[in-house]
Amino acid sequence: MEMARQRDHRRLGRELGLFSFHDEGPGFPFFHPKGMRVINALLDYWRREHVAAGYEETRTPIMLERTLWERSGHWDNYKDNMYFTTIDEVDFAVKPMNCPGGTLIYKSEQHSYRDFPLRMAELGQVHRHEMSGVLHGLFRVRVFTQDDAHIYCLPEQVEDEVVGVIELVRRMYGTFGFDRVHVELSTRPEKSIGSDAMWKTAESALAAALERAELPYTLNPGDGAFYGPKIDFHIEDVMGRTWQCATCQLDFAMPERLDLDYVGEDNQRHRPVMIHRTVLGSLERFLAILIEHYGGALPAWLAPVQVAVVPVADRHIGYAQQVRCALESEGLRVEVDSRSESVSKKIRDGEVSKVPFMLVVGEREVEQHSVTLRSRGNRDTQPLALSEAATALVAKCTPPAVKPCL
RNA sequence: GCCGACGUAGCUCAGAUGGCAGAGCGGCUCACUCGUAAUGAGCAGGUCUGGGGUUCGAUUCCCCACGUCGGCUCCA
Repeated sequence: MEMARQRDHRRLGRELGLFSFHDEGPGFPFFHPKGMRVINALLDYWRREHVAAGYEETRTPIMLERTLWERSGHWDNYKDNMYFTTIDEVDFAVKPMNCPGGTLIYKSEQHSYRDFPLRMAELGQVHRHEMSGVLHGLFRVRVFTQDDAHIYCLPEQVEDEVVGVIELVRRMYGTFGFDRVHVELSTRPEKSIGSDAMWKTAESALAAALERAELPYTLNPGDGAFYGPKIDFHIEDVMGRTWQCATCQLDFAMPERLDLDYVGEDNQRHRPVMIHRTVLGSLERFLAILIEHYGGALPAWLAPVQVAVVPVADRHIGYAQQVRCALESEGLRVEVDSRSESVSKKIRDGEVSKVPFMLVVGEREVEQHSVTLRSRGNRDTQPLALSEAATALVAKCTPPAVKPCL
């Protein structure tokens, strides 16, 4: 219980200077410089993994005309969770989902079956007016960034694509060592669009993909999105509560409603199938899970400060700055603790703020152009030439490898 | 949104039958110039969440709002 409190991402987020919340914006998180460093490191990895998996990245507007949301079905099915405004006497809605905007990109040119599968990712910021009682740190907010993608494909490509999404999710979750992930298949809810036949086909396609991926799952009847059934991945927080992260939703309805088409082999127009999917789910929620999973001690490649340089006395600050420059030019995130505090105090603060590596530099190091390395949570120290240290630290801070291109 | 609890300094928390607001950490200043988990001293910092009410007097009691926490429900 006490341990859970220590690992609570809300506490760690404040203590580590990652993000904050304010009364002026309930459910709207503010990300501080250190928080953005973590997010950007995560996104660098995310982008490399998605390029390797054959995705292109897009971006669509935060706000679009209400008429689009009426056509997509969001007006009828999701209005209560949406924010609206009027500009020049035209009604707009702030997007709660990225799909309708994404389809406008799709529709901006003609598509052939040869284009498929077309995988269009978007790190889309969505706003949802969640009920006040459900807000919960970064786990449940009113604005969040989905690592979204829409895959347009032929009906016969659906299963392969869903298996591909499942594999990408497993691969990326494996990177973080998540072992307590459970999977659900959610079927048609009461409030929904599309025909019974569509839903049956879609539900069995998802089940088939799960079977093929040999992924155990539980059935969650009536919990699908209003436009299609979905596979969800849930991860536990420190309190044992589970949070939905990855999702893979099959959608035959929106292509119909928004009139998407492609030209087939037969030279006729057809409806594409649309798969909506996320891997991390929401960056905010995923970051919260990472913080709790690692108890704030993020792996070096994600740490906001990877290396803290600790000068023994003020006269060593100049050399400490040289060390910082040398390491920064290798792409490392480095800070010099130039406060007039004792070495012990600076080491302690480095440990408390969970910096993976500390380099103490004093008389000896200045003379020898070296550093003394201390790793997080480890009392042992290791003297190294500066150039050796740079090589070693770069190796220890290397982001995960992505799926090799074959 | 519903049920319950809570809201005192940047953070963690004391406090008083209703009578001048407290500590530690953090911040600032000064001294120290230090070799691997807290150097010392001094100073500043508060509309006691906001708005009404009761009262000679409200941070304290009552009402309302907002926010937070726990749960329900809902989701990424």
